[in-house]
Amino acid sequence: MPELPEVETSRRGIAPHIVGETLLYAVVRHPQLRWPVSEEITQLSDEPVISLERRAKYLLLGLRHGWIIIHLGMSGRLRILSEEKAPEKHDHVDLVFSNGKILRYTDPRRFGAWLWETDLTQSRVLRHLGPEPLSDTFNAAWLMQKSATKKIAVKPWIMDNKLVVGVGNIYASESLFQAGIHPDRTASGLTQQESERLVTSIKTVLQRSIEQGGTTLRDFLQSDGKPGYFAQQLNVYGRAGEPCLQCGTLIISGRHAQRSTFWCPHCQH
DNA sequence: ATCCGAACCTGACGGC
DNA sequence: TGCCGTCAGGTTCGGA
Repeated sequence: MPELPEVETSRRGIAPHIVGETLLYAVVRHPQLRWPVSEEITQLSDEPVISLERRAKYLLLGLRHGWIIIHLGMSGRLRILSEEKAPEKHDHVDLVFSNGKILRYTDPRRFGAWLWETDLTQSRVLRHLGPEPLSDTFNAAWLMQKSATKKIAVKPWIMDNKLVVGVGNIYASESLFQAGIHPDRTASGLTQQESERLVTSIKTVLQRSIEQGGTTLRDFLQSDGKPGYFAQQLNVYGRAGEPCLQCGTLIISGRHAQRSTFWCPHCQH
């Protein structure tokens, strides 16, 4: 479900309800997610919530002595309940707060994760991540340097977390369209100018999607239950057989690394 | 080192 | 109605 804009949208929606409140306790109904839910989380009680941050597609809930690291996987979702409500089949984790609010985690496919970490720099899942896409350290020079030896197609390459984090399957296709770059292009073959266009496109596509509350394709909802509105601005993703909004040529779909890719054969070279 | 495919899991949908 | 194959917004792991 979630790429970076959807995770950031969730963070912004949830933070005002829980930061500064006290976490009373956690309820873990189904600990078998991607990895077992960390035992420490089950044992937390009366913990002030200091912060709710984001790194890549991970949410980081800051407590006094450590962090709850949350990943939504493919189908995870977080929402705030104002009062107790009977859990349904895929409601695996609740955090209950002093103001009566409940943060409820729902994840049918259970590819998500709830991990405890006292030192984020030691985290197995965070340690090897590349730069944030919206930071200055992700720039054309970095892209060219990292791509120099890479024969991989550019589409799966920009989804590699060691190059840049947060670019998932939707925004990879959208960014390449905006940059006018064909998804099959070899990473090492990008010119300086193309690298600059690609970096700029990734940043603007993600930034615009955050401003729209993310992309709702089937089930993504913001923490208040509203959908994200960026789907209306998708140029290629999910539009195979439909006309390109720029030139009218029919949009093509294919696959890279077992993920579907969409592009315009006329606008992208 | 690099790259690709399989794996984790459930649900929705289309075809027969 | 039911069964089967395919697809789905992510990430890690193992083998070539």
